[in-house]
Amino acid sequence: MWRNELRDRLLAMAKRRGFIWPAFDIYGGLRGFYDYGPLGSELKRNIINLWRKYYVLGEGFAEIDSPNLSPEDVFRASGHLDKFKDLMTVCTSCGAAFRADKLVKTENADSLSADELWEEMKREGVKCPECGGELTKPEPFNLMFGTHIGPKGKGERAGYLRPETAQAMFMDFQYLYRYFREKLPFGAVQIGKGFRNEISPRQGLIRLREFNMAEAEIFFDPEEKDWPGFEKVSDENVRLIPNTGGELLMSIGEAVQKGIIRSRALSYFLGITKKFLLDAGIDEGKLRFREHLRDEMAHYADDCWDAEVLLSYGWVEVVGIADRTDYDLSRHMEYSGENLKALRKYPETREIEVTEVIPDYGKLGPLFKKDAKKVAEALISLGPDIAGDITVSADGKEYTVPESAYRVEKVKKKVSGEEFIPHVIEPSYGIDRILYAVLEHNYKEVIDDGETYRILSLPARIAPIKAGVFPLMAKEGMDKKAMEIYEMLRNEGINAFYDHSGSIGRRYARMDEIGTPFCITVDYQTLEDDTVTMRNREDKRQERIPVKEIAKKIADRIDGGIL
RNA sequence: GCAGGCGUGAUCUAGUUGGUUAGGAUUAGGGCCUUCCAAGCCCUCUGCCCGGGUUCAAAUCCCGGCGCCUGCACCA
Repeated sequence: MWRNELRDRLLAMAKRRGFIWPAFDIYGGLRGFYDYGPLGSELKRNIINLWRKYYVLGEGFAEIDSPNLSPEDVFRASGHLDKFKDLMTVCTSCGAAFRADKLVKTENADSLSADELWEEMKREGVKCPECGGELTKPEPFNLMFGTHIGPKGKGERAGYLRPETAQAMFMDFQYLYRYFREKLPFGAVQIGKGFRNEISPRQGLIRLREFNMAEAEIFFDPEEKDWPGFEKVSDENVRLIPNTGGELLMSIGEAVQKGIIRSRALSYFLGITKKFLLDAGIDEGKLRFREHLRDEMAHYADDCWDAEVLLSYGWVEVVGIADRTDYDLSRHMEYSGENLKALRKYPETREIEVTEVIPDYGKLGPLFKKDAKKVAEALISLGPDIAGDITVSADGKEYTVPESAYRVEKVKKKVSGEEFIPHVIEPSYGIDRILYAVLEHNYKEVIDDGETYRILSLPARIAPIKAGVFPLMAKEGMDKKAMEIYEMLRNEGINAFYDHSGSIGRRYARMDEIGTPFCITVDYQTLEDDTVTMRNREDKRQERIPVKEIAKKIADRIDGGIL
């Protein structure tokens, strides 16, 4: 386990070198908000691009980009307005705060309103568990940041900063469904900011009030149990902690076969997640997948596995892979009145016979006037097993429909498929947490000659700077030559860094500290034969290569993932 | 939100029975030197978290705020 001093030194380095800075620092800072400095921004971008490589290029999912701020309706439908909050009660004598629903004995206490809960607390005589003092009436604390959209007054609407990027992908379902030419499964992704008004953010990048997330929503037919591409990951070994207890090490395929992971679709994204995290530089020995306990699940989830990484803070969730079933689409259908269903097409259009009740509106109209429509609907809802004069009730009133006002008939219909609400699997990645974990898992200190030497062993593909370019000494044209190479690399799209100050060893050390995988040095021989040395961060070995080949060599190693 | 600990340049730190221009090291920038892994020499920049109070005088004592760490709670 990490000592905190080591973490402190990593964070000091991250601040000093421009990875992470406290936001609003000159005004004293604010908990839960950080700036990414130049290296941090680049690192974040590289991690996100790696994620895109998996989800957009790899899976063929479609990326969308939607507003951070949403009108209230969205969260009424999503459930965040009601559920993404806690009723807090505070002790009047010792000041301790509690979730009020955890203090009462009633079943389903979390579904009670503040008033109901307050009544229940009084009835049970609940006192402060800490000191026995009196508790205040529970007050809701919603974790969403609220604001007003539009000018105060008539045009004003309540709005909230989104606590997750997911909702837009549900709201855009119809567009996406058409974009994918009405074929399931398909996936949509969004990379962006989420906002949560955490009561007490701690632990640096681990709990932020404004954070970066990358989410995918994969829509699929719940009857399609199989998952395309499942074989790609079925041999991946993973450490699993199912909610039935215990810890298991087995392949994805085996876990599905034994029913430990309930769906192939869900398990597929466990496998993809593992591959992505390892590519990003997460240590496999510090990675596990843990299934949520039933009472731990978010309000929208049916099953959920978290990817957790071991950090100096303990095991921390970095990815949540949830089966949201049809919760979101159903809710948005209910609240918006729109049809968010997909069609399960039959191989060919079928002609089926159905027995239907067919009201005779020509008779019903004169009989029931304004109520005719309601009566007809009530009649149809009785189903085809009716005969004779029928009494139906609508809106509390009874109507007698004579036999002559309807008929029951077999009719032929063409049916091309059946409608259903797709289910959704959601892998949700916390980019900031992943970025921090990558730093911790790759930060090393070596004591060399009594001096602490720091190396950040970032995978080459996510390292913010790919190559340092130095003249051995800044004279006799070596500096000029190095500068030329530096510019050449940048023109090739390789983020490089030129440095001629101090000794060559110091410059290597500076690059090692920020995770630069390669260093190019121009020496006297370069002036003769146009070759340079290329040094590898991990083993400090050098090879001599022609200037012409530098860019290609570096590019190859980044894409090939040598490091 | 509560409790405890902490807060001196970018980093580490000296300095608190209140008492001159807050000292050092590292880093960073400039220069000299230097033929590949934090060498050396010279010069230079950056600081008492913020606000209020006590006092002739506050980095030092008191109060509040902010931030960091730990625990509880919360969140995922």
